[in-house]
Amino acid sequence: MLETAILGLLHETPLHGYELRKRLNLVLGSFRALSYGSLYPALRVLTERGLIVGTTPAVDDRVVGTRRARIVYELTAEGKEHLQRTLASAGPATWEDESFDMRFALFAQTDAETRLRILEGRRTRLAERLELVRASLTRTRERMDAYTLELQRHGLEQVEREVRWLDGLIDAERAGTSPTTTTDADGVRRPAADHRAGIRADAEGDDVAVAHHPGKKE
Amino acid sequence: MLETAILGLLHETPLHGYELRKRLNLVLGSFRALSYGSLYPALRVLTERGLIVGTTPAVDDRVVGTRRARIVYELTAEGKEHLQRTLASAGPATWEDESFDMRFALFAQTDAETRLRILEGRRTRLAERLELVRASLTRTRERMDAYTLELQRHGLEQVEREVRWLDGLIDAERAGTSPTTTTDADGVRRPAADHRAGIRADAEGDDVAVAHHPGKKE
DNA sequence: GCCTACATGTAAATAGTTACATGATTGA
DNA sequence: TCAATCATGTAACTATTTACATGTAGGC
Repeated sequence: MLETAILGLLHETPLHGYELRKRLNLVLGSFRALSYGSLYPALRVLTERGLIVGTTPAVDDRVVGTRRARIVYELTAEGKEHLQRTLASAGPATWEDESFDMRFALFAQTDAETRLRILEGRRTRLAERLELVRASLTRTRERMDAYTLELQRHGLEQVEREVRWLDGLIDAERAGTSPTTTTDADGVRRPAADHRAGIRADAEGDDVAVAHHPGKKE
Repeated sequence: MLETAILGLLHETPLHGYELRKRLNLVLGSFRALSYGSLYPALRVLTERGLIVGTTPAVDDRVVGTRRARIVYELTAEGKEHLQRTLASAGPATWEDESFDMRFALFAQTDAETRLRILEGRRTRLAERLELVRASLTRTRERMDAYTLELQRHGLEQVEREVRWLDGLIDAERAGTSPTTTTDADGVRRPAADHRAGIRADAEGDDVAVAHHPGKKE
């Protein structure tokens, strides 16, 4: 998972560990901090497997006022191949919480068919979750205290919102439009996919249907 | 973390492992599955530490058609004491992603002051996150592809929503009203705290202010 | 002179999962 | 009789964090 993330970032541009970590924390991992204790060993393993190579810039290339010698990593031919194979896969593991965000962040390097399969798989997964929570909420409502109930309700709401977000993205994918951003006069960027999601979210009685987008079984 | 969750659930009512797992998966852990491989060892450790005791119901007590002998766990005096000490704490660890939901689910057993401190700490934590992402979004906007951008935007939106949710809860706590649910005619339960959050969310230009609720530094 | 940010790494500890092993009871 | 659910547990593995160790460079 972390390895794919590293390969995906390095595919865009070669980077050194420190910078890689910062980008990883922002783009992937949903904001949470990744420690050097996991990053550097991962870089070593990937190097040993021949998927990346690290090069220290020659001393002559270092400008005055340069920092400590950095090891810039980039993909090897095998690395690129391996990444492409990984990005073409779309099994259950791809649409779980832990990996979905990362796979989505690499959608620009993923083919359209795989993108759609992952989005639909994710949607089905979340819909299953909704059913479970809703069922338990009606069954055990009276046994739960107000706080637990409120936590459940809020969780349910967040998942429903994500399902509608996915619906917008799936529609956009089917229509062949990537979530291109259109910049407003005030500088606020509003992705095209969000407009749909917003409209859907506002519509009264537009309940999140569990079986709307079936999603393939693996 | 898991240990506190177990103690918290057992404080409400004695349970056996299998049932404990189901409740843990629903109430805490935000829907994700906890395996027996972590639950049973945890129960053993807690027993060894004298915080819980497991009792197998006597054979005479088993009704006809009973299942396999279950080991029902309950808190010892030390266990109750330990839980109370844990629930009275409100350090940074309590408002991180991994533990906040669990601590919130146990709010009914937590004193009002600690509840407020945790909610405010959580709010400050999320506000920090918003600042970071917003800053990076304005700095590196042009370098990111449409999908990464859309992921960031959606993440930002979800966090903003959670901040408003917290605002509603904090207001309710200050007013002394627990998030009591009021049942509508259509059977839809709408917590009191949600009304506020909903109103706030709808208000135009009501931006999520970073420093609105200061939150104490530990 | 000291603090912060940059930069790379290791060892130990933590927290959990997966896969396995066992067995009882219920309902189709 | 066979699958599903209930019920408890272990061993091996995986992923990740925390704490440590080292050193550079810029700004106050």
